[in-house]
Amino acid sequence: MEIAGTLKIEDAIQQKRFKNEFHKAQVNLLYTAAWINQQSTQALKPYNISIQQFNILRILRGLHPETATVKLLTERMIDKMSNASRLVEKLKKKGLVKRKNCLEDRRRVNISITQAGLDLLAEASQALENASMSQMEYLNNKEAELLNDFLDRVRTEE
Amino acid sequence: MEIAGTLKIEDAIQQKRFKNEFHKAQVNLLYTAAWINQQSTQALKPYNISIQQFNILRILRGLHPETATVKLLTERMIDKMSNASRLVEKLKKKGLVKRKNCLEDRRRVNISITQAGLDLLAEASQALENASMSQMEYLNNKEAELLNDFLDRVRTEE
DNA sequence: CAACATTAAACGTACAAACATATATTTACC
DNA sequence: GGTAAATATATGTTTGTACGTTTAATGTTG
Repeated sequence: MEIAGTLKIEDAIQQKRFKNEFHKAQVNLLYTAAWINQQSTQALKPYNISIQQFNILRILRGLHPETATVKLLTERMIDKMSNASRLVEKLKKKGLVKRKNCLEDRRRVNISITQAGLDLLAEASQALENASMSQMEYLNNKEAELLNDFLDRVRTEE
Repeated sequence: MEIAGTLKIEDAIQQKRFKNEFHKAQVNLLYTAAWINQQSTQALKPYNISIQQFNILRILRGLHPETATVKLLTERMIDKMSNASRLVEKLKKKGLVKRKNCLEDRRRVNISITQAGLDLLAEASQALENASMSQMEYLNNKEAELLNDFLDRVRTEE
């Protein structure tokens, strides 16, 4: 029997010695990152899509009815890996996106989300929100705003 | 030529429509999580260890000179997967940990970090801090404290 | 104490990611 | 206009992760 509730990072990983709050925040983010990823993966499992596939669908929805290229998807995906091509292939097999060759530049393909993709995305988003967003409600609105600000700043490049 | 600096989450993923701050924070955390993972993986690359291997070493350092079992490692690793056994095997091949059978309970193995492991961990930690902790310094101390508190609460279980 | 359940660790397999390379097309330049 | 450089996408290969199953040892119970 385990008592549920909030685990401070030092208890979660059983390490007390952090140099300072920055160090602790770094570890905490890494830890929470893994946690969030796990939660999200689970939430998406019933829909048979990975977080990355979900992200692609969301990007495509944002553009809809305009189309995206593989390059554009890759740019927006953080995980800058060159697998967007394969992910699109998988989504296409499931009928969630469609792909057609670009006439102006025959190297490109124009990718767009299908109605089935939009439908699945709607459901999957809801599931993700239910699972993960409920966690956010341990914060109040002002705190959520601050968290957004902090995260944005932590990701500062250069 | 790209202008560096802070990217608000809505610009980073080019999506403006969030239901509310909680929804935005959820996406932001997922996004930042991936970002942090990537940064950390890169920072650890010169040392030829993955984040997970790094975590195991850190846990073992925390226990040193006591030993851990695979079960204990698994429990503390968030990624609750049953691969701790294989990770330990890899670390052992590199001479960073050692393993010996437990006499009281022969199912178990007692795992401990070696001096080489401690040395490598010291260097790798430093690299990780330089890379990733420098990011934390876009926050002031009070903000880092708040971030820690928010993250802990977001991870509230149950 | 024999039979069954439980636990600890390791392993098999299937899937996904990371990274480099290949192929096709377009652009740039002498 | 022909050759080289750059770009867009796809693919090959190696490694990592997830998840279930197996093996061995220990606990439990009638």
